[in-house]
Amino acid sequence: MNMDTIVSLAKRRGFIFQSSEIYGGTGSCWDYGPLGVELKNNIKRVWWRDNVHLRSDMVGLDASILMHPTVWKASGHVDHFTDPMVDCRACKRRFRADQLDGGPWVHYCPVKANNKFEVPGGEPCKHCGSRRTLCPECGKGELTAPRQFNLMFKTFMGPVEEDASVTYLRPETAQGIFVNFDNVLQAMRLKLPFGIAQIGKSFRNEITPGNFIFRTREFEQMEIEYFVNPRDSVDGKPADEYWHERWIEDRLAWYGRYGIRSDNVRLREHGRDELSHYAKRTADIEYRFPMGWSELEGIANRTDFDLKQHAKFSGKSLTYFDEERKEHIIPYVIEPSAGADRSLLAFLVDAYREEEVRGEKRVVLQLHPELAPLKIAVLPLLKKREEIVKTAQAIRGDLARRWVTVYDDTAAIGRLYRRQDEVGTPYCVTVDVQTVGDPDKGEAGDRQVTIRDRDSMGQIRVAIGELAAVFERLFGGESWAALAPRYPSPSQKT
RNA sequence: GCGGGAAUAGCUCAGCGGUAGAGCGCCAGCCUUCCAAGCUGGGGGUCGCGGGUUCGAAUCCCGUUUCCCGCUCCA
Repeated sequence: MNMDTIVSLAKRRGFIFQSSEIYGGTGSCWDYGPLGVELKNNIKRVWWRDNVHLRSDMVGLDASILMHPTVWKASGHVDHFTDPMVDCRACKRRFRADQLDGGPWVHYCPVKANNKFEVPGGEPCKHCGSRRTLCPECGKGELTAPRQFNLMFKTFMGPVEEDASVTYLRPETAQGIFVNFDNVLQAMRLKLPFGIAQIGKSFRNEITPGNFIFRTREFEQMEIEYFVNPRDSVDGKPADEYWHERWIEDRLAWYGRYGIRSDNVRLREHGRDELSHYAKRTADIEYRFPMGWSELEGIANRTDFDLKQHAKFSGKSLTYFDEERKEHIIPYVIEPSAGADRSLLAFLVDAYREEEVRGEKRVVLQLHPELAPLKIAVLPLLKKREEIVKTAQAIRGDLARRWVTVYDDTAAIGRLYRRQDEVGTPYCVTVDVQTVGDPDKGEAGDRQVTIRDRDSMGQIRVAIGELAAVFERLFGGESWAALAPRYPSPSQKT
């Protein structure tokens, strides 16, 4: 299983195209094709449903991408969201300038001949007293001057490029939530703990984008800011720590619910040294991508950092009145921040299977039915029989009001099934001669059709009038294995 | 940004100085009563782009862009 297989399938079947491909492509940008946009919308929809609609303590928000520039001063992005890089001229290794002095370094001591050794981080050499000036890895090369660049896209508000109108494309959706904290609190009369969810585009000038849609400069986030009263305690724990645990469990379970195999996800706790400036604790949900374990979602305890910062910079009070204690407090916030594009990639990779069926390779995307871009394909067994085609198209029109349903008659039935398998369509409906009857033989149709299951390739016979009810059950969560035995299987000729 | 690899049809790739190819896919027709069947026909590429060498360049040289793998990253 490698990424190229997925990239190729994604392009060939209309999931993901490279941006501006006819101009040679543009670095790190990707476009979602007809099936890709369905899949992505489905992911966002179930995320929203599960995290907003099904909970009584969550509300939604859609903030603008362009915000007041001071937002990014307050959030720390202008000052901290930079990676000053230096390169070793000898060994070509690259380092972050701000992390150079902390680590141990290789030293060729001029006092002790032939003595190459490692000096602990931040300390001078015991023998000659010199400090590190060369590359810490090879000890030989000079380092280039640090190149300071901010990871935010700078842009200009208004038609004239004046300094006063400089702002940024947001590097995270979170700040849109923090600056609206008080608006939402007032408008919705909320009580802690409660959360605000948002899905939207963010932009980062990544130094090295890559790995298909994994790291791109324009990407979509699905973020939650869950506000808690740090003075409360739940189950003997401070509320922020309790809710942090809860969100970690919930979010991990969410990926499993939509089909990600448990072997392919894991939790990774951040070490103290890698915590962001605002975080008290962070845990990542990682997925085993073709290129290795990588982050799918980060769940951070951001404490009261953001609300405090925005209160300070805006001069507005961003507090919550604790009725019991009769005091104003600044809530702590738990942030489950997921990548929509990364989730999509994980769902795609995880669903991809190659099977052998009758000596032939079958490629099948075993996407969860709720995520599958197409839900049902209606196929005529014979496209020469007008009655079959008419019936199939009528069924498609009927089912399409409720599920994304397509009709295809451009190949033999076997090929049509495989096409649908390759894009993960959970069910196919096939109309045959029995359905409509054979006037030449004076036979009347039985008005039944075949439903074929993607994963098992099993088939059942169902009356046309009963189709919607059967699909209601299948898409409502009833398994094929439970439902199929209650229906006859079609009489097949081989 | 540095090092390494690559760029030819929708996809996978062959061709490596002498008129652009294959398999698969796609489209049309015939055939076909349930799992990538068969037959016939068809569309589709100024060989990433720009220069150079040459009688002649997909092929050799230089530059450039994009992609992939590392360094880095954290949705």
